[in-house]
Amino acid sequence: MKGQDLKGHLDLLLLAVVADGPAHGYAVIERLKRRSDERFDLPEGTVYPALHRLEKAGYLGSDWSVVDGRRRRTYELTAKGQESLAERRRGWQEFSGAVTSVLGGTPWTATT
Amino acid sequence: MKGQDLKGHLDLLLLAVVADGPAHGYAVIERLKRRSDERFDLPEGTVYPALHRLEKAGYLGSDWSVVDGRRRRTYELTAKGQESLAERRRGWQEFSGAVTSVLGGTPWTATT
DNA sequence: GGTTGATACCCAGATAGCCTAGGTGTAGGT
DNA sequence: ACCTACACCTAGGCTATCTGGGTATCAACC
Repeated sequence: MKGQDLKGHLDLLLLAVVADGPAHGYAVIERLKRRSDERFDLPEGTVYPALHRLEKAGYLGSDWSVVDGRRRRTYELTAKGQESLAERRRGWQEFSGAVTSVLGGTPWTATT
Repeated sequence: MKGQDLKGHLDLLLLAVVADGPAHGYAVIERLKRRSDERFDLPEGTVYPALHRLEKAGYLGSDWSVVDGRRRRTYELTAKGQESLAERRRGWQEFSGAVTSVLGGTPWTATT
């Protein structure tokens, strides 16, 4: 199906995937695909620049290596990245909660 | 909270709000704010063009009226709009479900 | 009676985020 | 030789949202 607009939540997803254990770009794409049940099949042109941006921002660190003659850049979460991930998770909860509220019509039935 | 990461979900929210009963643009903004517990406070420059777009696409119909000397354009959902809303709701479920499963590792609380 | 704030509408242009479309190179199979 | 999978990269384009401006009515205040 889509694989289209990540609607501003791309960084969250990437950080979450790398948080699961160090990974290189290509593997990040694969993991994302698998863990989303094929729903997020992101093009390389989306993922690579995003990883670079996240590294530059200090959320990820990277190391080059060579496996089977192919060079790899393996990323891992920095401390700052973990903080950011935690915050983005909260942000997502709040956002999706708000959307659900709007969709649900009358959300706050309990209190008030 | 900003509406920045609304990307792609704006139409869904607007249709959902209008589905709750006919409303004019300004009221749509107010409803959205209220129903999201102040989290979605969208600028007019976002909402008005979006409503126009949705009307042009046949999802909304509108009528002009004058209340207290102020002109209003009141929108309501068309049949096509209701269909679209239903589909967008499914789209949101799928999207948010996919994000959740990436974040949690654990997928759908599925009754699938 | 002029200003301010809330209501109510509108649009042009800037900004931002992701994708398209190209490119490089290795390894393994047919 | 050729194709597919692996693995990396970037410039520019596209589209959705926001910024920042504008118009106008009404109520309240000074």
